[in-house]
Amino acid sequence: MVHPLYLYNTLDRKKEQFIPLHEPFVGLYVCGPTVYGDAHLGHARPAITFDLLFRYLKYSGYKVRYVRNITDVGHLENDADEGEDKIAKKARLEQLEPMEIVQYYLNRYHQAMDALNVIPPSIEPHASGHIIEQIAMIKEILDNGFAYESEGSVYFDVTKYSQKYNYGKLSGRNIEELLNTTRDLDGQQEKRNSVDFALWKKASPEHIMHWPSPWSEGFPGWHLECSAMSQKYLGEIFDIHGGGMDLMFPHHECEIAQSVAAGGKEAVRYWMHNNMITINGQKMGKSLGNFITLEELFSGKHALLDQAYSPMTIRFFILQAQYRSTLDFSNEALQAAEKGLERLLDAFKNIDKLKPSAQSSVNIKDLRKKCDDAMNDDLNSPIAIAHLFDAVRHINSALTGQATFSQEDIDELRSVFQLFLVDIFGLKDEAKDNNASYESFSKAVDMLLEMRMQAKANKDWTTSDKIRNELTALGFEIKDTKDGFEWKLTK
RNA sequence: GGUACCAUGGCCGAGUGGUUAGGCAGCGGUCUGCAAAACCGUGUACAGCAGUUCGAAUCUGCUUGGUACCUCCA
Repeated sequence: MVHPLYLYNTLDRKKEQFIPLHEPFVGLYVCGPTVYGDAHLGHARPAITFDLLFRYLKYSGYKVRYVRNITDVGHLENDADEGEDKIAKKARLEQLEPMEIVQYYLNRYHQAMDALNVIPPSIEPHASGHIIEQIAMIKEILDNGFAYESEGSVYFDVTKYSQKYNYGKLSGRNIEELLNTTRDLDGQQEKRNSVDFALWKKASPEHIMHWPSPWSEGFPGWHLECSAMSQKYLGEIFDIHGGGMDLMFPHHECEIAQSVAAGGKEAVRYWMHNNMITINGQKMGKSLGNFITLEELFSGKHALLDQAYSPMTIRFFILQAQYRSTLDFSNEALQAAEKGLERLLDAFKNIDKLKPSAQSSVNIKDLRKKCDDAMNDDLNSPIAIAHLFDAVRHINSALTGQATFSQEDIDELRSVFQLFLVDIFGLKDEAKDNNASYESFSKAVDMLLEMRMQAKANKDWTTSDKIRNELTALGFEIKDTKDGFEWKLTK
């Protein structure tokens, strides 16, 4: 391990040194999407935040098992007990099998994640594939007396649980307040108390997704899948559980209660929550109707967008804020991210053009450590990025001959940029990576620009400008340098 | 109403009891056939009020404003 890593643990609301249960192994569980619609900008935040954590833990030498679930059953609309299953509703509207909906949106989710360069998790379990495990867990909770059956459904007895344990410890709520403030919903006669939540729901006749169980033909409650699947793949106690802040209550609170009620142990050692992306200061969310899907961002087709933003711009935009801060969406902010990222990637590329000197005029020896320190402080990516920008200035100075680097320092710069920019932040040059024939056509472009150099040498500005203007019109950006040229594809 | 949290320069966003965050935009300059890029220079920001302190934007209290959760939401 490089330096001690500190992570903010929502359980006690402070940064704690991260010490895995079974070094060098780390178990990481993150709440994944309910696949009933296209992923929006809000989904990118946890995906990228925990991708950053996944990458950083691996770089730090840990062997990480990263589990991110797919919710394909049990997630209800409206209130937690009488609403329609989200997947089933979409299936009914589209006249498709529920699993067709799941597959369709899951494929699209994967495409978006690939575009964002989010590394796939180690295991991506589906809730519907773990009904047996969920039923087993319900039995344990029933046996321990923390749940009751009512008309074919099984509910978690929050009041009973809170006599022995602290329900609300994660979100800072207390049971009396919950009892007084929880709204009365229709159709709750089955429950002893409004705060109780469903572990198993008997399926109504029109409900199309259901499985047999000791209590009824039905389906599992939403909170249960994460408890059951994290236990199955990461063990009764594991290191880190992540997700969006909006899931803290009730979802994560219920997870804690379920694990304790079933096995007597709290499953999670470090709870991490990413903050929301806001739009005009308000949370971006499905129910608010103010969300922008990732595909719309990539294509620019949305009323709020001035232009298209590349997946890497989105990724960089998210990394430029610390994960626990809200991040406000605006065209101005995204355009700034786009320019900033370009500057960073250009400099990385230009390290190869640096000519070594006997010694360096600037000290970059501590760059690696500064970036490490920033990351070890609860994944402070914006600070690490700021340090990289400092190095960019030095690299550019060296390119114009105003600074010098030794061969050793050039190698160190290349190595640090490769490590942080590419391996840890997951930022890459898209034009180059997305085009298999890049090498061939780049040579053709080089050839044209060599001809332009020739024309320039002959002071044939007509030819020289013609080549530049036509390449520009085709989407190339041409830059003249001290003793040659640079180009890149901008679209 | 309860709980958690936030308020930083034109925009986005770090951080800290006394020293430049960083990016984008702007302004001035250098370079260039022109342009672009790059480089150099440039901004006395930390909601308000009171307190603690030698010193606070950073700690404490109050006020104001905002957000999230309490019903599905990343």
